[in-house]
Amino acid sequence: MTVTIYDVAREAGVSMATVSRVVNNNPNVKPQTRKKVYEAIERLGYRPNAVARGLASKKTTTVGVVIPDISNSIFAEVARGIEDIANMYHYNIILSNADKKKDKEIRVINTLLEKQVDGLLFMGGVVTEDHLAAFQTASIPIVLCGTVDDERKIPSVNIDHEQAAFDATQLLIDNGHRKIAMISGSLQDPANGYARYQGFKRALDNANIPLPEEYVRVGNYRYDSGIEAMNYFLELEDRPTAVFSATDEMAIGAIHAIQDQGLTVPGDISVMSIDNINMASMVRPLLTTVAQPMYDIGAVAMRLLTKLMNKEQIEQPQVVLPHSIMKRNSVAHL
Amino acid sequence: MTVTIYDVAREAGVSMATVSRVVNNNPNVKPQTRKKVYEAIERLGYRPNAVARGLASKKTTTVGVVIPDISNSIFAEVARGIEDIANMYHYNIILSNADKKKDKEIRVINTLLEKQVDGLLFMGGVVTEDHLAAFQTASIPIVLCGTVDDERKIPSVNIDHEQAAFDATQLLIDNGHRKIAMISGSLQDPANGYARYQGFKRALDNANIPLPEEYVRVGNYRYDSGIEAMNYFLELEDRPTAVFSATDEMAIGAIHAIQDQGLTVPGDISVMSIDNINMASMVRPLLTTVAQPMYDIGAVAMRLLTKLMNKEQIEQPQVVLPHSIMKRNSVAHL
DNA sequence: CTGTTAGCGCTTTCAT
DNA sequence: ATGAAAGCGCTAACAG
Repeated sequence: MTVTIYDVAREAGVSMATVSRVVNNNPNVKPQTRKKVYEAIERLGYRPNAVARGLASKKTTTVGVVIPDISNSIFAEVARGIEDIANMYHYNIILSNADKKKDKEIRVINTLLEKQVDGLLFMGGVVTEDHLAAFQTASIPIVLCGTVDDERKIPSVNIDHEQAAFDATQLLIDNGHRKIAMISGSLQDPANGYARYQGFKRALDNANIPLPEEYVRVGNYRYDSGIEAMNYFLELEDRPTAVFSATDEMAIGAIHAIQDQGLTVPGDISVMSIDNINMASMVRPLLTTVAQPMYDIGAVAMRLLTKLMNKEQIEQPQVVLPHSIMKRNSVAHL
Repeated sequence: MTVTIYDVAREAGVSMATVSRVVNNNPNVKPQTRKKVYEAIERLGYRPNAVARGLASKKTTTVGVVIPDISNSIFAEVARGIEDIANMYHYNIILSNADKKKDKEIRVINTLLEKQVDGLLFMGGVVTEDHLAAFQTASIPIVLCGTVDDERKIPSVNIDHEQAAFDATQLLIDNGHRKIAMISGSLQDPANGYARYQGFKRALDNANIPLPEEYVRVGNYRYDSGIEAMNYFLELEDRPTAVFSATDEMAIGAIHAIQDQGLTVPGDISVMSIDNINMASMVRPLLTTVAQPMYDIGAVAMRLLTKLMNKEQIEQPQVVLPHSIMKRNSVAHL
């Protein structure tokens, strides 16, 4: 039924070893022989069996990528960066979605390991003890992208979330705002949550701006929670003049909440955030935000992983990529 | 280094076969023996090698999913449906992004086949002769989701795009509109392009509404092309009172183009489309659209594939799922 | 209920 | 430059 390397060998009048060599581009084959083999392959419609190959060579040229939420465009963009570099180095990737569930993340990691991937990329999400335990059992290199482990022991690629939040807040301050509220992510989340809140706080402290407790609301990163948080701020007696959101999606929710009250952005309230997702330039007003280089995060992480898989020496396993401010139309000078 | 089934067998004092049986939940093992084996597995930290298993059993319990564009939320949602059902039937999935490039689609299909996936799901995109040729070489079942081949030979899951477009247009007509323009997709694309245009045309013909040539613009499904097309309509002497867009994303572009001219939706111009992506409820006004059951398309396609892989008899290999109209705020009565 | 024994399709020494 | 042969780690008859 299926044609094997053995069939090709017979057809071409050579040994399996020779066929294997030509398939793997081993230079030690006479051009003439190579030609014969190619013809036999063509004639028979031979397709190498990657499973058998993986078993024999103990390499699958495949890296596993765990993506916490495939429907989140941030991760999708990071995945594109990963892919492009993976292709460049002739690795295939297995994208595994974990649906924002921790236990599924662990399951997915184990499945990937069973499949004998040569390396693992873990995207976003919190890295818990259980994650660490799962990583521990792996004998392949692992790189985190968009997140870090508490001990900073695992190679990772990130932006400086704290500084990004600081810069965003500073821009608001520079525009004369002193009543600045924040829609934060979970303070349990080290990267997108805690760090961004810290940066916000530092900028305020730095400028001697007080932060009333009611000026901070914790959301879940999504649109609806942005609306909810903003509605809360809107009802405050001393309403903020600017809002900093930990993510673009919540910021867009906030903008709509403001507009739904008949107010305008940035006329009545300025809004700014971090991420620069595609949607940030598909709203009115265009969202001012700190751009996170998502594609690059993926690309650099994958590149780092190839080096690790190749057992190359790494100078700096914790890479931090620069962020940049996208000044658009959602922030006004006071 | 790595612990194999053989190590476990020795540790537990049984044969490889017995270990294999317990790992595969074969009932023919004495509970006591089973326990011994589990303990040995635990002690040694044994993890089955899926590659070896795949080679020996000629099954990988893995299905390949080719996704044309991972950054498109429609496909992401379909993928979620696929995933959930795959998990339910204990299949793993390999998600492979093809970046909207036909040659990459073909490459990805071949890679998946080399990896010996047990089934293949092909999402979106046009199915060309080259695709068919690649499918031909496969000896595993294949299901299309969100697209069809010209001959309707390959099992597939879809909505009735023509009817969906008809229904959308009809809603505009029912609201008193007679000057209706369309932002179409490529007429080369059988599903999202041609079929939707046909449905639009049929509704108009049906109501004896003329369609001036300048009332149809072809876009590329994305936001910017919606803006572009709308700007064209806006400059027409006889401006349409309603616009039907082949996709939500273009519709949102159209809405913003209208608003950017100081006009309102639906006050000045009504907008309606097909898809019901998340963003459709993250704009102002909320977008009226025909909902495509994306999750279900993925789920049903995967379920169909499991049956095919299981060699079950299929009554109807061409599945058409129902669509429904989401009346929101972007269409006004004239 | 358990063990023995062939492979699965390929890579990889080791010879030649 | 090429071939022979020994596995890679596991499953699947087949025996018993």
